[in-house]
Parts: sequence; structure tokens; C-alpha cells
Amino acid sequence: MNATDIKERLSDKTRPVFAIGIAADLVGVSVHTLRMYETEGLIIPQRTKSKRRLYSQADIERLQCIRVMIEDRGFNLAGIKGMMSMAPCWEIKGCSESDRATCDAYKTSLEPCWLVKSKASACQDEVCSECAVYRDVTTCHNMKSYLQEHWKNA
Amino acid sequence: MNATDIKERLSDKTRPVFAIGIAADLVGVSVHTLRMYETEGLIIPQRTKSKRRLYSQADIERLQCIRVMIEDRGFNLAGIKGMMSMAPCWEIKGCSESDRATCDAYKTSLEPCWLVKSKASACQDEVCSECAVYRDVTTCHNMKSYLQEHWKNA
DNA sequence: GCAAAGCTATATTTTGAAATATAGATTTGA
DNA sequence: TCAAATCTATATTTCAAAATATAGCTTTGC
Repeated sequence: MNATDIKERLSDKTRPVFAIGIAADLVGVSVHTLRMYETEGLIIPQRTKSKRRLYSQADIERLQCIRVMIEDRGFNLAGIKGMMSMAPCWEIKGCSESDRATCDAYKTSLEPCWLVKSKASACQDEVCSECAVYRDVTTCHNMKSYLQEHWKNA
Repeated sequence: MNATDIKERLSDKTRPVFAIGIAADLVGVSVHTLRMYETEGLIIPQRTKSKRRLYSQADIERLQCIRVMIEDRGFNLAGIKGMMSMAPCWEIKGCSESDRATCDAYKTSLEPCWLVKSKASACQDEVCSECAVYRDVTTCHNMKSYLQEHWKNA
């Protein structure tokens, strides 16, 4: 591995590097709170072979967004989940008509697609935590602009 | 007024006919709760000359939607307000570029447009409670489909 | 080797949003 | 006329979401 590789790996925001204790410190919440957000489906940390959670810089930023929603805007976890479920995953993923027909996340789902059981073939082999729908739907960016971006070509 | 007129007036869902006590009974909440929803900006009942609230059938249905969000989906009032603020009012109202430039509700606002102070000229003379943005953005219909409808021509 | 940190699961506590209550004035409508 | 309903404003209570704590076990890393 050369210097460029090292720099790239260190700068990769999606690289899981923080144990839950460190992540909790960075976000300013308890480790239990981070586990709760995971249970609620707001965050999907990577896991080590022995099932320990590892958070990336992107995860930290996602969690900071969640905190902003809670502390500054007064949302509860259900509301944040509801906001996240507004992403038109079928547009982002380019689902075919038949994909849409068989997918619970198509239009009517009230949950984020990464929490939906019955998925379209387009998502079958996808790791949700690496999918653009999950990664890009954070709650603190300009959700309106984000949605418009993804919907105007629908 | 002929029979047709009477029928029309009775069937007009936007006609304010229910005093707050009746409305509270219909929705299954207390009168205080209805006043609170108004303070939070979730509902805009009409007023009589002496400032008494009057609710329409459409208002009742809007309130029932709010209850569904709270009881079935676990949202709090901040979350419902956040959902409502997702409507792209500038598309629905056909705001010009200059309208958008001067309006706080354009894209970045975290509040529903009817709670925003500095409005575009397109809304200056509008009564928000009669505006399509307010009327159509309820929280229990399929929000995804609704948003797609209004965004796909953007 | 072993203390520190993490794991799941469950139980308990806290806290603030939401509901309820109170007060004093006004309006409604039988 | 006057009791019932509504108004605004404020204070108090409730209760469940969110946070904290506990237990028993496993993994990590010094």
C-alpha cells in the first residue's frame, strides 16, 4: 500500500473505524442511545467478525443530523424515520415496472426501504448500508431540494 | 336559494360548520387539543366575527389524519409539521424565479409555508387556509405519491 | 492474564411533550 | 335572561418515549 492508498483509505468517509464508545463520544450521546437508533432503523453500522459495531465518519455525520432533528427541531424517532422514508428509492435505484410491482417499498411504504422485508430484485443482493438510498437520505440536509432532485425526472 | 344551492352548500367540505366542541367530539379529542394543534400550525380553522373557531368537514378529516399519525405511526407534532413542510409550494403555486428569490418558504424552509412570515408575491393576498398547498398536504394520504405528483413536472 | 469495552436482553428511571385543569371574560342561543 | 359554550392565558398533571442501569457473557488489547 503506497502513500496515496493510505491517504485514500483514511479519507474514505464510509470506512468503519470507530468503536461504539468512541462514536458515542463523538456524537455526544451514550452507547445505549446509539444501539437504540440502530434498533429503530435510523443507522446501520458495520460489524466486525465478532459482531462489534463499527461506525464510519459518514455514520457520525448521519448521527449528528439525527441529533439536530431531535434537539433543534423537536422530532421524535418515529418522525425521523418517517422523513427518511420519503426517499423515492425506486427512482434512485431505477426499478423496472415489474420491480415496483413486487416491492413493498414502492410508494406506499411508511418505512425506509432498508427496513422493508419484501424487496424488488434490484435490491435483493444489495447491502442496504452501502446503498445510495440509505446513504444519501439523511435528515439534516435540505430534504426538499434532495427530494426535488430525485423526483423531477420521475 | 334553490334546492341545488342548498345541496351544494351542505356538501361543500370546506364550509365551516362545526363549533370546537362538536369538532372535538367528531375527532375524539379535547377542545384544548384542537387549540393546541392550531397553535402548532397543523390546522387553520375559520373564525366567526367574534373570533370563535369553526371547523369544516375537510378540517375534521385533516384532524383525523393527524390523529392517525400520532396514534398509529408514533409521530409527535414537530414531526407532523415537518412532514407537512415537504410540499413544494413554489411548484404548486407556480412561483416565478423572482418569487422564489424573495420567499422564505422556497426550498429551505423547515416550516410549512403557511407559517412562514416573508412570502412571495404569489402568496401575499392568499388566505392560507384556502390555498391548495395547505388543503392538500395532509399527513395520512400517500405522501410519497403526493410529492411525486407535484415534483415530476418541476 | 485480565481489566476494559462490547454484546444482548431486560428492567427501571427520567423528562418533557401532550393532556388536563383553572380563572376570568365574552358570546351564543334557547 | 342566563346557562352553556367559547375565548385567551397560565398552571399543573400525566405518561410514554428516551435515557439510564443492571446482569451475565464475550471480545479486545495492553
